[in-house]
Amino acid sequence: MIAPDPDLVRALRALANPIRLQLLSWLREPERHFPLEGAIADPAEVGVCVSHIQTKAGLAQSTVSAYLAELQRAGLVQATRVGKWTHYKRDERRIAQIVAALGRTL
Amino acid sequence: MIAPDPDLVRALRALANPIRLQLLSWLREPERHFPLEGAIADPAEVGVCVSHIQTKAGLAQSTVSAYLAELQRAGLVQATRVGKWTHYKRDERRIAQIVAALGRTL
DNA sequence: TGTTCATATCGAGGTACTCCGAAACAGCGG
DNA sequence: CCGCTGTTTCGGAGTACCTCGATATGAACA
Repeated sequence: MIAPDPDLVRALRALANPIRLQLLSWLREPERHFPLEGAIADPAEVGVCVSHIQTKAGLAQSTVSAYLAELQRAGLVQATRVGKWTHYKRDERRIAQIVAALGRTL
Repeated sequence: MIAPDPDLVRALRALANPIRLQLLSWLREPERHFPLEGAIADPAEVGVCVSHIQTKAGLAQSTVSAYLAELQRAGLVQATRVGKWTHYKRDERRIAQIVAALGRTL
């Protein structure tokens, strides 16, 4: 009768949106999906800054920021501030954990 | 720029609810979670009838019925009518496909 | 045919999600 | 310190989700 892992449910809620899923997918290969030229820091190191993601997603900047914050709360991405730019990158370890937990629960 | 698989998103939306996730988890081992005595048919064959699931979930009958219908629309379970009882069972093939698609997209 | 039981569907109240623009916050450069 | 730029947070309008009770359907059985 024990309820399913709340962290898993939170992650699934974050994933249950085509745009958030897309963002996570783009972040798998940042150099493939975002302009290298504009990068203020190594994408593999810190990730991609919000403006690039926003441009590619085509949604309002506030919306993209909120989506990224939700992905972060769900533990799927990590944020790093470099100067005035916030960079988001996937947390591969947590993502793998979540997929494993899904396999266990599901 | 291609959008993520809509079927995957629909499945994730269905999974992004603790109760629906729980139902799916219970259905993994029906004989472990539901009374054998009341079973009108082999759980491994057709699954578990709505009344048993409803009793265990403790929600209104209409709610459980709607949740099961949503899981079915998402392709996660199959329904079989036996007399006046509708039995639901996991669609293991589709579930495996969805997990694979998630691994590919994510 | 009428009744009864299992399930599905409908309608509704409350809550959460989606997305926006406006405003607040935070790092810079002058 | 001021303004500029990137980002976050806030307030709101529309939509979807959660959950229920009431009602409708469908299958069995007297």
